[in-house]
Amino acid sequence: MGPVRNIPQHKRLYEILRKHIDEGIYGEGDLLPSEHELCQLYGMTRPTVRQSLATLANDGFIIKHQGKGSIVHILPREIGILSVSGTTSAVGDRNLKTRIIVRPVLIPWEKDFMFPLSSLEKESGCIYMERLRLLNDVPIFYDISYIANVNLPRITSRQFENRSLFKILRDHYHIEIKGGEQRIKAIPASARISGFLHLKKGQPVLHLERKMETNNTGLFLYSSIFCNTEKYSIFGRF
Amino acid sequence: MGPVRNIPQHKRLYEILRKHIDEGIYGEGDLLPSEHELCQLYGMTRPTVRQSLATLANDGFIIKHQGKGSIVHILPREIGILSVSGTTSAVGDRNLKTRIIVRPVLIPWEKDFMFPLSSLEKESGCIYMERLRLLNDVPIFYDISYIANVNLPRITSRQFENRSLFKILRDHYHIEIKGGEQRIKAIPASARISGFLHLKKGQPVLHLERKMETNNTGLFLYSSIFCNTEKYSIFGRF
DNA sequence: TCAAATAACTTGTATTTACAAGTAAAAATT
DNA sequence: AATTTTTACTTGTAAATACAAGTTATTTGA
Repeated sequence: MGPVRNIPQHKRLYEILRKHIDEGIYGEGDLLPSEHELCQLYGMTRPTVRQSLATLANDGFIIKHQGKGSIVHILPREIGILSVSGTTSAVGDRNLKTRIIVRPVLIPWEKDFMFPLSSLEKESGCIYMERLRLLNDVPIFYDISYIANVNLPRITSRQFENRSLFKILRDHYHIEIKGGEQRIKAIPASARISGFLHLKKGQPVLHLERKMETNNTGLFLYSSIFCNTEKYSIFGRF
Repeated sequence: MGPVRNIPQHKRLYEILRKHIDEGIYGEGDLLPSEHELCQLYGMTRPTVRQSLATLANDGFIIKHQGKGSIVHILPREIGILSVSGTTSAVGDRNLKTRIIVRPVLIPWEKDFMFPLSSLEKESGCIYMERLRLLNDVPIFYDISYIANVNLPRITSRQFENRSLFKILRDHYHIEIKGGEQRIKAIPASARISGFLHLKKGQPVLHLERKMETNNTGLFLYSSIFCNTEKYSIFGRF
């Protein structure tokens, strides 16, 4: 796929182990090889191995026990958009389709935006888009995205259908999500939202307001997500 | 307060810096002292300092920038029960009162519990309690807690009014929450829930189902939380 | 046989050292 | 004066080492 960039060793091992867990090579409750064994297996030193394991533990893939080892913890297969960092989203990309409602357009920022904006962001204007995301052809997320228009040439003319916005940003602009914050509310569905999510008006909808930090200083992604949680739950770790 | 246990250096520095940020000694956007300076200030080595900073970054108190430094990031003062680890909860304890609805009782587990249970947990039975938590005298959380009855002598006879369950577990049983997972849904308020949260029946309520891991192997805390998000949002980092 | 002590593992904490890579300010050059 | 280069400072990555502390299986002792 992408270019084989020189990624750090600890990140490499993280990806390997995460993949192994995803593929079921290590199952729920299994013990990962000990840190010492991993050192020998992959030719790294313990601090490096430990850094990989720390990240895995942080992401909830393993639970570390002093004196015992690192126990694999398979996360329930629920909708996991709460974890966007790393290479893959927690929800399988296979069954998740994207339908564009409003193609990316450059507009001024809303007057009372949900997050405070820097002056640079305000001047740059806002790339706005609306997407509907369907899980097994059932609409689950109604997603409004906002990005400051800084160093993103030709982004409004790119193909977004069935492709992750994050993937496009990473592949074409080397932008990676490093983390973020969010507010969560339960609100009644408006007429517009209920239409998109196939709900009755007034039915409970989960509303997320998210601000995502990137490796590009000063560049943030914002999104307002309305989520139909009738059949699926949002899953998260803390 | 509690006994001065020998806490690790990196944890000590974490608490110090977090306190300084909380107290406003470092404000939004400020640069923390460099890692080298922190080493000298607190007589630690860089890996130790870095461990503290990594935890702070993970908890969202700082954002690290290679070549620049660690920038303080003040989190919005919203309801932050999503972060329970560490010593203090993200929501100020001052304004949050607790009212017991059902005093702790030992009962068998529900047949279809929201999380799978180990055989040990099933045998031990379940300490059950219901609490209402009020922010500025407005009911915000309706909280049902479940704990497996393992090595928790006399817990059903303890005072829980206006005291954190976590604090009691830590002070009397040396149990600390290390992390956990949760499912989030938006549901219509039932008659019972709407009564407690001062809402109309059918109004949207945030429902959290949480499983919390402790430093005590095999001991988990479970809670089902119904949250009135009309005025406040749940805040979280990812 | 059973229980306690031991040994052999595991992860946790911490130091020391070294260099790479990114940032920003100072200095040199044009 | 404006631009480029250098320098100094920042965090990122990585190795080698040591001991502490928790867990588990084995060995030892009664």
